[in-house]
Amino acid sequence: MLAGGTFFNSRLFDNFSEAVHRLPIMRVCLCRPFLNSMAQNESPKPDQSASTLDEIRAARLQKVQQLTEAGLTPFAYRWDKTHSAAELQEKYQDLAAGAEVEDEVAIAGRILARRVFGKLAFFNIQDESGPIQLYLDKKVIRDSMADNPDAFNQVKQLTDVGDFIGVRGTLKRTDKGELSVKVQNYALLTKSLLPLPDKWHGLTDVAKRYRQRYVDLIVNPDVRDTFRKRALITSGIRRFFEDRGFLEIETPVLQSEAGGAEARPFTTHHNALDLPLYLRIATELHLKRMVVGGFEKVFEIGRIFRNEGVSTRHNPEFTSIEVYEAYADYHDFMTMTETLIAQVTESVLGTTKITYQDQTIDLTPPWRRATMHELVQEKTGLDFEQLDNLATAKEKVMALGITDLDGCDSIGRLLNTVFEETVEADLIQPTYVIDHPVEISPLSKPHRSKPGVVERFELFIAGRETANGFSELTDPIDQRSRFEAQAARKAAGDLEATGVDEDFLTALEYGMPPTCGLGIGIDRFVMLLTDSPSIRDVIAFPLLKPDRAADSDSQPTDDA
RNA sequence: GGGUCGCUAGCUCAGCGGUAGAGCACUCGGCUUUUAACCGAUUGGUCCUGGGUUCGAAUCCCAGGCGACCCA
Repeated sequence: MLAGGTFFNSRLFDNFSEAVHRLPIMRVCLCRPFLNSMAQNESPKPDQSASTLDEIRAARLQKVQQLTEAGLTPFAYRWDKTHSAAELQEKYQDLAAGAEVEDEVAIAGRILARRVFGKLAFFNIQDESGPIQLYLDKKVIRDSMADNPDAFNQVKQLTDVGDFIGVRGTLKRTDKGELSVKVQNYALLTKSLLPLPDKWHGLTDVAKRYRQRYVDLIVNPDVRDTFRKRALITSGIRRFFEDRGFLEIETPVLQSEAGGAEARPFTTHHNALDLPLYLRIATELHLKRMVVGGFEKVFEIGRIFRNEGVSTRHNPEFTSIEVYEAYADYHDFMTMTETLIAQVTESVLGTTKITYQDQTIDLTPPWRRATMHELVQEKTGLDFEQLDNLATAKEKVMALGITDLDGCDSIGRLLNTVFEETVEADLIQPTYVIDHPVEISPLSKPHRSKPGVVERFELFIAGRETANGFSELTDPIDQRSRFEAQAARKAAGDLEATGVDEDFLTALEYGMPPTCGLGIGIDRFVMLLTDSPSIRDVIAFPLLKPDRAADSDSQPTDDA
């Protein structure tokens, strides 16, 4: 139910092909013939230096071949682990520096750093849980791997930073205090062919970080933490609703009429049916059909698509949750929403007082609830309840210095514009803005006592719309006239307006119980809890323009 | 859509009209307590792309690509 504002008019992507096309910087061909030819024909001699990317790859392919010739498997099949790195760090946190224990453990991970001496080596490896050091002593390995007398030299010479290695051994905290697995035997599990970024500076180029997120994840622990938190947030939200008896419904992404919000949709096409289709811009109308059908508590967490601008707060595909409950109204849902957000925040961060971009925000309920009228009057002194003439109202608004009023063909839209221009950005602490003009709320029920407004709330945190809910319009006749007003705007060229959804009107004519709905932008909520300045920081693979225009062969095609 | 800034070795960056540089990584040699290991020796470049100005362009100018930030 993100039926509220659409903020961007610029449209960088005018067709589906451009929008979905993305390609990785490096496409590494690992097909066997190529691999062999690289190893045999282009590999450097042992004493030859290697420095360009191609040379480094060739050197590593040479090592792949050497491993194979030594009877080892450069791309192994499995490894039995007894612990994660973090489990060992926890279990042996009291082991004193210089002390050893005979407990045998097995771990595996990616090599992040190597410090190699003549007969001793220290590796830092990292698994999903974090880092741990390996202590590789030539004597110990020689004794434990008697069937391969060359094992220590091989781990010195044939492994690189980036490789996956599995080891078995005992625990030792070195004299310098670093918990280490004292390796008895090991196996190289996967040979890495490409060098990792600078071990100290890491990967900072944002375009590369987004395009090659896998590298970003390897070298930037904060990024792993962000996506771990994202998963905790979505599962926490899901648990909240499941615990309250809500059913998760999956509604169609492909639709012949994209409704439920004001947004420009992506278009696509079904070949066999020769059918033009839209990608959904909201899940609202189908979930409400489920309520008509008799489900009283439903929700959907899913991806929606809006063919609009890209910015630090907008990605063309993003994740929303929409929730509908029969017999509830928007007062109930404001209470539920603040409970939900406080509970999820507490469970993920351990507190409801958060810091976002140096702002301290207290998410402890209850939150302020104020009407749009009140907030605008508070900020500007303008009392919209006293304004009933559009021309006069426009004059007063222009006196505030807001001059771009082209789209404001009603007092309601004017109020919304003034709100967006003057109030929105300053709503840092969680605030419910309630009772919106009917003109900007085509799916909300009219206010039970105030004319011209609807029973709706928008939640603002850190100056951004974070959630949107309303008592759902259940009167099919009123709904038809709202749709027709939308259709008129669409016919007049408004690309964000939708047409009349006849089937949805039919559903309403069968009767929908009084219902409240809620929509939350998951990405923006994750931004808030992970202190991320850009939506791209919380989307694992954000949409980017391809960085090589010439790759026409990888453009999506529509062949039947 | 407009403005500002950026793009140089695998990574992080310097150079800003006169032979393309550093650190890390890589390769080779040495080293049994390192953790940005250290010591020594090498190697590595379509300076984002295409034009232009110039005796000479990574550097100045124009156009384009990709990105960041701000504005609409």
